Amino acid sequence: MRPVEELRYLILAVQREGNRLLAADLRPLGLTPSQAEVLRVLHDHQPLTLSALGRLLVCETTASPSRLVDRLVAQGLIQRITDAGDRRFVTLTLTPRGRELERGVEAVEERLYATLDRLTADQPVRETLQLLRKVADPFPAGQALARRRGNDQHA
Amino acid sequence: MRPVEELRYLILAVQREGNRLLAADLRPLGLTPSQAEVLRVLHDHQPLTLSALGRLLVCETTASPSRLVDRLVAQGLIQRITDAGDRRFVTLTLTPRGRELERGVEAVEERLYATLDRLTADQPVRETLQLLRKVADPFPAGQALARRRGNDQHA
DNA sequence: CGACATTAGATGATACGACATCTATATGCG
DNA sequence: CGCATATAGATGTCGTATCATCTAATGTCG
Repeated sequence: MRPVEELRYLILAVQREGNRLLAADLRPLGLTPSQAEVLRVLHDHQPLTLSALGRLLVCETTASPSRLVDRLVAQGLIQRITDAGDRRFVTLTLTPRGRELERGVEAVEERLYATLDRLTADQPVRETLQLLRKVADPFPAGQALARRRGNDQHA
Repeated sequence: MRPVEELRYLILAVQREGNRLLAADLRPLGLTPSQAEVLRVLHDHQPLTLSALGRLLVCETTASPSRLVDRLVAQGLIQRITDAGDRRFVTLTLTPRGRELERGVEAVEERLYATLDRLTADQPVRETLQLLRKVADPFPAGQALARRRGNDQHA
């Protein structure tokens, strides 16, 4: 198996298993990993329109994450208001309960990162980040991440 | 953003964009990336039972990939025969058309790997593989990959 | 032999993720 | 104003992924 082939499958494997761990820890909160990402991004960048949110999400490359937001609105975690000036736009903000759950998400992620720290101890993390940035940068999902790297409140 | 957090999102980003590229190239063949993985694994390891196939797939951690195989059977690419000795088992093999499409998959993957080679030129691939193996190894998807690393026909 | 656990696989349900298409609103330009 | 165009978002469809549950075949041990 040649190196880039193994790289491809390792990335798939790590993504899948990480997602499974995260999903299991989020289940008590009634959230999925994608929903949790929305809450985190809104917490750091609200208010956002739907497409502005989309440009900051890694989990969803498509134009606008309507249905992902739908479920969070249905759960009372996000407020969606049609913009008065331009009725095509929608403004998204966290509700009090949304802010509350967002703190729960931070705690869950903390546990995931502790696990990841343990698994990558004594491993070349810096070099790996450098390679993955190079691969991701030309693509929308990489750009979304770059935007979040750029101006996240809590460094 | 702390290193392991960026690592998590970079892995997600690279997986998603890689999958999109692959899906686009596979569309003319009428295959999805997961279906393509099944054809490749069967080509290298057939005949396999459903659960033995599942143990070699990275794309599907769950017990048995029944429905993934269903669609390939429906397309006439896989033959599924109930084992005569133990009627609980099914034996999977590629049909002639399945073998044909598998060669198409190899060609498509070749292009993806060329792109990946280009994007990772002058990057620390060896170190990255080492880190990702360390992270993936304890989990089912990592084990599946390890099994394929172990005894793939064409190294 | 016969209840019972074990195993392989199938199936139901939910939420993505991607693409294509549709609707509603706003803009530009005659 | 009046119509073409552009833009934001919603919606239909398909194929995963994951979990939970179900069925059928086999093994086991009294």
